[in-house]
Amino acid sequence: MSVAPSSRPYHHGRLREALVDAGVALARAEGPEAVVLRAATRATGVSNNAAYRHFADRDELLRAVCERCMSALALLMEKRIAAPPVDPDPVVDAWVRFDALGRAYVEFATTEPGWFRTAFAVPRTTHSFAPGEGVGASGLGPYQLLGARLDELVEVGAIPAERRPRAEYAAWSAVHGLSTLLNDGPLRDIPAAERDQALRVVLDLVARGI
Amino acid sequence: MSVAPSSRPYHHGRLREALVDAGVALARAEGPEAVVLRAATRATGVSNNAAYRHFADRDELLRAVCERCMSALALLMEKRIAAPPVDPDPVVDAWVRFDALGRAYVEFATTEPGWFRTAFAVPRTTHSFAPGEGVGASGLGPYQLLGARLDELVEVGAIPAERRPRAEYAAWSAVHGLSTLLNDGPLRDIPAAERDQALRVVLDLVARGI
DNA sequence: CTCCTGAAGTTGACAGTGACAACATTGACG
DNA sequence: CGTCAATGTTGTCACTGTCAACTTCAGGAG
Repeated sequence: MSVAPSSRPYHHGRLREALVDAGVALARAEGPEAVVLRAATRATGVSNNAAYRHFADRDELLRAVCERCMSALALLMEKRIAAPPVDPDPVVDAWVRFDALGRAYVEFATTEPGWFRTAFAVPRTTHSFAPGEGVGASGLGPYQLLGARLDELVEVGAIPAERRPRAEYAAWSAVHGLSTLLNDGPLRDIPAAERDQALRVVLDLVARGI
Repeated sequence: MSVAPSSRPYHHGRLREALVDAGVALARAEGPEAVVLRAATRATGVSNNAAYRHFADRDELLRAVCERCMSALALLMEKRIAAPPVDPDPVVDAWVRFDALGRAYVEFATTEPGWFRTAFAVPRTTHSFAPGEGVGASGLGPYQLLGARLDELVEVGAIPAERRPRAEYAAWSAVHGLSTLLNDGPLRDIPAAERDQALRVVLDLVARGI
């Protein structure tokens, strides 16, 4: 009769979502290796194997967690390019937003290292995110958000059109490389001031070379 | 009496080296996660726990394997800059070697993905390689090899001296980012021709922006 | 030569993990 | 009211890292 029985109901109701939530929390604290079935079920107050009703195996749970992390990255990028001070000159404005996008990427990597590593730890069995997965509020993923900025740079005449094709590869590589070197790699222990310098140098490279 | 007893001698003789060799083989085939104590001891024909006489724990073995992988990267980079056709113009020559270094880095990542991932999978407990570790024949690591190329670019006047400080961060990030995106990341399934285009675009970015 | 000591390797055990099979519960639908 | 399929549980197995206790063996003290 009571709406909420004293003990947990046998059927959880939204176990799948709850497990992904738990996985996201694990990933945030410890990275993708910590996304472990038993830890997720334990955190959800459910038995070891309950997860197998919703995920074929650990990789399938991890994949869902990775997608959430990629979305978190896209969301921060969207947020940071929505805000920046608008300049009367459209060329300056396009550069400011482009710069802000790169900063957002590295900001995410350094402030949420566990999520960042997880976003790119998609199990090898699954190739990449399907369309509509790992996206932000606009429905675009990090790669598409970058493409939109590059398109704008061409539109306002900030860069010549013939340099547009595949420019994503170049900009993305530079910013992604810095992020991983700072996160997992040999740069993980440099002081904060040096990090800022590294970010500046990398963004300068991209702006000058794109 | 006989020099070589029929069954394996109780004392292996060079077990530590043999275990690292086994770990390197595992890393090559499957990446750092596959560097597993029991697999290494099994491959060496020795019991589970024999490794604990030479390594405090799995991380210590993995660290030794990572160092070997980093050395392999350094060795390929050395090899590729030793060979390139020498141009009479020292400026052209410096650019050719610089370009060859970047290509070698990405070549290593794509031809030996397991080793590449392992080289940067140094356990979090150890911060980075001590001096003299992870180096090539010249005694320099990948980072130092890059620095030497940048120094040369300045010396021959190919780039102004005021752009030299921290230029490693920029060049390294671009090439490392491409390597990881091609290896683990969303670019891992693009066709070979597209890979080449991506490499060209990234190297152009670095050459123009450095 | 004998004996002993410590380094190197082995055996046995335990906890944590992913995964499978068989069983229990429950809500929805006839 | 009865059935059944979805959902959750229990039991079990293989594999891993790690610890403790045991065994083998090489080399030096006497």
